[in-house]
Amino acid sequence: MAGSADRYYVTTPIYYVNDKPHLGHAYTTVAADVVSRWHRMNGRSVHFLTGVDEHGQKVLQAADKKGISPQQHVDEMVQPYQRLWQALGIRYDDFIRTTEPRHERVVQAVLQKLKDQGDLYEDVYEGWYSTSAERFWTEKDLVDGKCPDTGQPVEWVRETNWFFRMGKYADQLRDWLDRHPDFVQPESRRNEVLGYLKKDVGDLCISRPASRMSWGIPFPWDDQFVTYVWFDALLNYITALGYHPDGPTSELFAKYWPADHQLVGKDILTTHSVYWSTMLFALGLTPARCLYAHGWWTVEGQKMSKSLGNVVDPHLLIDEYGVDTFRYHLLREISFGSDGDFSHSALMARYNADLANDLGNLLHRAVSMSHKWLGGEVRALGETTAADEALDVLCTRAAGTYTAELEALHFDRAFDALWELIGAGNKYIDTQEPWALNRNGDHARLGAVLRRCLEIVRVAALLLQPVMPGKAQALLAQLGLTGDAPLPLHRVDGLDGLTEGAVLPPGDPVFPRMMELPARVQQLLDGVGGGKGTAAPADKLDRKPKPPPAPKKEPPVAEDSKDLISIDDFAKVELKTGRILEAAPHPDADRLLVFKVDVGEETPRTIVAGIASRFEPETLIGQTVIVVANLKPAKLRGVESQGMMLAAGGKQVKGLCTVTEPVLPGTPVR
RNA sequence: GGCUUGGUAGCUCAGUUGGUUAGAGCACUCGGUUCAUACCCGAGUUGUCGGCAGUUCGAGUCUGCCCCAAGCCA
Repeated sequence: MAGSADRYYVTTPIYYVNDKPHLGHAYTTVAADVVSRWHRMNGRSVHFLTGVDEHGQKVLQAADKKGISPQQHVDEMVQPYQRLWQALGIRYDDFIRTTEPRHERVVQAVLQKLKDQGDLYEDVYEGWYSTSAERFWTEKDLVDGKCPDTGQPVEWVRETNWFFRMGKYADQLRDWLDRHPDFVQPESRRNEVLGYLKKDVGDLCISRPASRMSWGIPFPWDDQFVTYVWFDALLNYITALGYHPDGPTSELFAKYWPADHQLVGKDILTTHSVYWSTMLFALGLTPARCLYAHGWWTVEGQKMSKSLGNVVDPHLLIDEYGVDTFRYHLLREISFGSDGDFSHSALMARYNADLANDLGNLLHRAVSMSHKWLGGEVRALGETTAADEALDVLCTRAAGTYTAELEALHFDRAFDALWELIGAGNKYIDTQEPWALNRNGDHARLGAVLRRCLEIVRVAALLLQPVMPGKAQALLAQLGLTGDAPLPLHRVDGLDGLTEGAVLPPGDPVFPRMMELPARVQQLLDGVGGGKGTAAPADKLDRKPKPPPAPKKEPPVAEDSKDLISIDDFAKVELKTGRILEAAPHPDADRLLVFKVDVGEETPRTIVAGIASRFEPETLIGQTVIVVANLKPAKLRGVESQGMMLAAGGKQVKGLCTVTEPVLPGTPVR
């Protein structure tokens, strides 16, 4: 662990309260929970902060839509987060909401301080403002002088705002990164930040006129302005500790800042590495010891998106697999920092292999033999053989590696190390042949062998407590070790922690083998992809159980009517055939081609299509294609596209949609 | 378009400062064991290490170019 040995401060981002919590939120928060439980268990003072970001445009809009105040709205929206953290067993020390007075007050004090020391200045911004989209556009963005998003008129607005002299601190940040190679992790993300800093770092606009966006923290010296959400939100990491720029240093702040780990998704790396760090410099503070950017999850091979309807509800996973299995899988499946894929069949395969077959079964077979031959009692270790000694050595090494990797947030490697020990335990049974010892009546050695197997499970359970608190406790209970609080880790690396003569309570397997996916999950998978096989095959990793379970597939649940469209909806789309007259590469984009297409109108249309990766432009001239004729024109890299061409494939274009018989350009398609 | 990171067994990935027959887990095949949750243990199969060229006694590992994917920036 970086930093002092007896304290540990970890933060998650504060999640935007307007979004529903999903797999990604759960991931970051579980990681923070595991590492903070770990340090707490090792006797360190730990502070684990999470929370929600409650200001900003979208919150205001959503509240208006519901006809309630923004505060009422966020009071409702925060609940799903708190419920999920409850369900996931998240033991945070503090949960901050940016509408709390303890936060708002300090944000205002910070603004005042920065202004007083000359780090804020007023400047005028002029540009095309779209009231409908509530944002500025540049001249280039506009389509026919109107808002490219909404098609509504825009107005020339001249607006005063406050700016933070971020650029002033850029050199200090470059220097910091230089001297702290581990500040941003993984390394590839650090390179990204370095790349960003190679260019000029501009100043940051940190205000919004209250007239146009009122849901924010008012500027202390001018309530015509509210604070830009990012500036407000980032400060939570210190306001929650009781930081105040003028007041006496709070105990928590003195103790815990700088944070040891600030976990962020890779999408908000720049805001944290650049905005946040320079803000801290301006306040005379130092950044966290480590800013760790983790990756994104796809789901069954597809990007998680609301429109695909494949956003995974963590509650489903908790309900169907159990919270501990879910927590374990999140951290086991991909290395922290990389992107990865969430798939139910992978979860099941992982569960069966690691938890049921290796760990759970190791305990169960040792306990069974103990009951069968030794009266269910823990026996003496006896004299140490060479095989025993090798096991001791391995145990020490595994615990050491596990510790180091987990503290570095390399969860997958930590598990690798531990499972080496578990594997060795299973092999130990094989080579020591306890059944033979029993036959030969060598009960002393039999007891010693089984004892060591139980000890291995004890070590594994102790080490896994932060990851799977409930299951770890269940494992320990089967070893006759009980207690509500996590057991301390001292002497974890020794295979001699059990008490001779202790009784092993009888019990069922802690990780029963999963024979098939839960019915609810199977239904979900059958539904997604609409039977077209677009979802990643669910059987990708299925290790077919030898006696195949009767495959009783439930009929698909009734489709949610929202997902179906009426014939009238379809009729809104005007499809026509078009003949490609010209085709050329886009002047300013590798992936785009620019076409002139005759769709039976007086002049051919310009259509931009993202198919350059699949087709040479010349080869398409003369082709008859299907054109969406009533699509709102859009500028793609500066070229206006008056419609779109249909093509097969997703992100990767596979083929162009055409017709089998010659037809005239402009023929309707339906 | 600029920059960054990847492209290694069917799948997911590891491969330290270039050095002997390229690894792990899962999957697959065969064998063993029988305490156990049809599990465990062992053995084995599969790789032009993205492509081409170069440096070197020797390159997955270094250099150049190219192809592909992802990301950051504009």
